[in-house]
Amino acid sequence: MARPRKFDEQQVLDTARERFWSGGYAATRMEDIAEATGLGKGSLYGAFGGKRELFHRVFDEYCGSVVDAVSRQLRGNDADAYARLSAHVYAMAAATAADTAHRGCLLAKGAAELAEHDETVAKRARAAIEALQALLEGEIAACQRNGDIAADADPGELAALVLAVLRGIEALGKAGASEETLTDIARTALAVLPRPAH
Amino acid sequence: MARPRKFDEQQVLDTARERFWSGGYAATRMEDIAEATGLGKGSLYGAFGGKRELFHRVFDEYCGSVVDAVSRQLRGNDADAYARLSAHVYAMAAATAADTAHRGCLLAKGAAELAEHDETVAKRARAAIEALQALLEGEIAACQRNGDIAADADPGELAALVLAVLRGIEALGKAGASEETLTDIARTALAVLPRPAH
DNA sequence: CTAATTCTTGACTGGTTCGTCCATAACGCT
DNA sequence: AGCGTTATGGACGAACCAGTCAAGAATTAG
Repeated sequence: MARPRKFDEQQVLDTARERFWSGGYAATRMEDIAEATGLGKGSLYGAFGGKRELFHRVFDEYCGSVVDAVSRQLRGNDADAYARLSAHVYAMAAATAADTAHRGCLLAKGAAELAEHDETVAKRARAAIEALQALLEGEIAACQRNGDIAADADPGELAALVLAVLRGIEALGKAGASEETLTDIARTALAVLPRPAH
Repeated sequence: MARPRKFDEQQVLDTARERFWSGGYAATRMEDIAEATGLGKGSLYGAFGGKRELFHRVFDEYCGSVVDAVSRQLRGNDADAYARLSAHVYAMAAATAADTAHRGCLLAKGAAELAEHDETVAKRARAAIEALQALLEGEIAACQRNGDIAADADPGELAALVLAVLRGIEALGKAGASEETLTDIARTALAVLPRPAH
């Protein structure tokens, strides 16, 4: 009954994500996003409300997609749990090293820039971190069931440690650490996880 | 022979650091800093050149002070090396948890916002990280000499792991992790470091 | 005291940016 | 086809902000 949109909302969100990710929130102009998407500013504001709301949408979606991706990587039977965990840690090192532009992770970047003054961003970041922790905890418990990690260790504590290492890899990557260093960290972290006594 | 400055340069740098730290680079206005210091904008520009240069001075100084502080914390004889290392890791967890405003570390925040597009910031962050890594490596080597850490482990690799955990604690703190979680991470990280075989 | 030099103050400029507004376009229902 | 409704696009307004400038103030050498 009314004029339909000419643009795909998801595509606009993707483009906006790229801009916010590269430039940060404050340094990205709405007009950049308008030009990059070919939209007029009126459409942009009409569809998303404003810069802050648009960022919230982007950030929300990004956090969700990160958790989803990890969730998919860590899904499977107990027998392969350790292999999946190992692959996940190495993948983080590789992905961080491959990010030669050092833009890092939008979750970390957005939280660093805005969490202090934006409760919405802070909440969303916290939720994502908690979800990641829970996923890792489940994975470590699976490793324990399969005898790949010492059964007497607290899976929650080990998960928190692994999560810290993963976030640390990301942070060091942004500061310019070499691929070798990052891979070393991944290997060492896996190596120090307590194995069951024979 | 000329009119002397009425302000203390160091005090202005301290105030500027607070502002940049709270608000980030882009969101901090030069006029904020001028008002907070009581200076006129002309004096500010006359003394420091411009916003970017002022931030570089602040960032440089901050990185130096972080490395200095860690260096002081880790200085001492081999017998106390493990105790110092342990105290350092716990101190990071406690300090991060105490930072209820979640402003985190200016090194991480500045690098996240600017390293991608500002080579000076990127270089300085990299140098600071490398210095921290070297300090930790020396400390771990001392622990090994004293028999507190397995002698066959690579001190560089363990140092990189510890550094990743420390940066990870900082990142998780910014995302809202509880003090308990952060302390758990510190304890677990220390617990998994390889001890010498008896 | 005068001159030379550097510092201070705050008004001003030029450019930038968020967000709004409006005339117009596109669509479906009747 | 006509109408109501929603999307479009770009011009516009108002605020903001980095950096400049000029007039005056403080200090010391001579």
